[in-house]
Amino acid sequence: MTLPHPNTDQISLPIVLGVLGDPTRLAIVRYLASKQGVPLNCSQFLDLGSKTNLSYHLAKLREAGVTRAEVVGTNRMITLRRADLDARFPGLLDSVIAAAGDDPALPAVGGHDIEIPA
Amino acid sequence: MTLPHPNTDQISLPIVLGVLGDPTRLAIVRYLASKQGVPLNCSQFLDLGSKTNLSYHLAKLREAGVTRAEVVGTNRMITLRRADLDARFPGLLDSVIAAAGDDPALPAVGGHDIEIPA
DNA sequence: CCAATTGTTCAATAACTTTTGAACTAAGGA
DNA sequence: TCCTTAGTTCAAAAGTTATTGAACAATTGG
Repeated sequence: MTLPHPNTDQISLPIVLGVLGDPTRLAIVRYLASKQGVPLNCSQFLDLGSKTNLSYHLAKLREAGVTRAEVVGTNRMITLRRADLDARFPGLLDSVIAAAGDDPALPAVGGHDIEIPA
Repeated sequence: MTLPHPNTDQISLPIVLGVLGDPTRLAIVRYLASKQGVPLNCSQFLDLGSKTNLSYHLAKLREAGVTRAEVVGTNRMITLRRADLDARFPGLLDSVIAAAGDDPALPAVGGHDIEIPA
């Protein structure tokens, strides 16, 4: 059971920008970036909205090609598609993350350290 | 009569990204960038939409802090706020322009039309 | 098997965005 | 003054996106 993701060459600039133009999704991306590639599951973003709402925003990010979601048991392990985005739009993700990094207007994720079964 | 613009420190990352997440506005920004700072008036974008519609999109860009519009007679001379955006979000505008520069899916101004093989 | 956990899907609604035409203002020239 | 040019504003229609709760699946552990 794998989820649909666009190929690198199918990632569209206006769609990526539109998807990142939402404070909740930008906060998700910032938090993923702060975790340096460690995969996170949905529940770790619950500070940013309801479970249903996060499912919606995470699907938008995945369908735009910004994140990758891998099914592991009952979890979806989510990572940023850093290399793919950098190949497609060099420097874009880095500058967005840097700009989001010190933006106090964005919602923040509190630290949840939950162990994911293997 | 001057038009309202946000100060550099009032420019918001999600608003800028949201505004750029529209093919017409991205095409406007790309065309402004290709003109290397030479101010353009509204009518020069008529390939991208009706006069009314361009007025709407250009207002969005101006209110987000992406462009500056200066009133000169009956014209609004429009420029990219390159320095302001670079001060606020280093590298962001450059990477967006570079990515938009070779995107055949974006609408084009002037004779930059896309060739579709038969 | 049963129950808990994780997350999705659906339908409804609320909120926002885009596009349009008609009417308008303001400046400049004949 | 009258006409043209440049662009705005308004209101309506159409389209899109965000948010919610209830119901649903899939997996895992007891």
